[in-house]
Amino acid sequence: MPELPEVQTVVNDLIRHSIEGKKVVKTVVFWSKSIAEPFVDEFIKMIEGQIIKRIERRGKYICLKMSEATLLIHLRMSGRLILANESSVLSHERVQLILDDGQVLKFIDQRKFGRFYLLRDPTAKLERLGVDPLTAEFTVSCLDKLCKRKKKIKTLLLDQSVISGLGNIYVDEALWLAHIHPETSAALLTFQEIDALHQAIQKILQAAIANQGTSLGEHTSNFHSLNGESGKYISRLNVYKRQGMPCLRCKTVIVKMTLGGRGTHLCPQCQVEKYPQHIF
DNA sequence: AGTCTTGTTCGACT
DNA sequence: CAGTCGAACAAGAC
Repeated sequence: MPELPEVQTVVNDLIRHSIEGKKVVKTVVFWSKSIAEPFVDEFIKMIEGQIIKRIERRGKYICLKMSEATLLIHLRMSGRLILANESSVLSHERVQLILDDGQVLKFIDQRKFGRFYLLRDPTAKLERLGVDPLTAEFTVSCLDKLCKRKKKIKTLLLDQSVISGLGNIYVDEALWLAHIHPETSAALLTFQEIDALHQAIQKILQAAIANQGTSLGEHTSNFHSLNGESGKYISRLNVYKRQGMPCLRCKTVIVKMTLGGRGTHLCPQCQVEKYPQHIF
């Protein structure tokens, strides 16, 4: 499922294929729920004729700034973008934007959870996102301030209104690297642990982007970049989907548990939970 | 054939 | 308000 590194990979690919400056000449919507805002007929009317001015990432959103509106795309679980030369319809294809140079930007989404938002002013939507962990704003003291609450650290890191871009894979990886148990209350972390976590988050995200993200399988519903390539970070995963296998630091068997309804992987030896003192 | 899994958002409950 | 829990979304694996 696309998280920050996968979304950044798609954005980098879109820029590399220079779709900036291209005009949307026609739009076809095959699954109307893929268009979250506005209503489909209004969406089609509004987007046709618009020129793609700039492409960037905001949290897990792909953000296409157009002449008179901004198109936000959230890939959710199985969404993919493909740039093709013709408009014949692929399986699970939900939306296609035909550009003035003949290229077709296709939205493929087996699970149908991905969403397009075409907004005259995206500010309100983007303001709801927390700090981006790859910006200069995300300092150790910034993370320290965000941790001043009782929520479990994993739940906090997954909350997009607190930090935007992390998902299940990279949170498990960062907590393992920082030797922190996912159920630790954020407020109980020492400054040293927060510093380690801050470094772990940045290191892992940068390494994942350098490897074009993580693809958990070769099926089309797994992440692929624009040209269909799989992400190569899977070989670098230390805990995610490694339950039953030895910890790469201490050989203890990695376990999988459920936390906040999410599959959570950890090393029970390296990541020890801290309890409030009153329990003892 | 029903149950579980998967990630995110949102509403409900404590 | 803060935190947790479950539903809903959709399809595939088992």
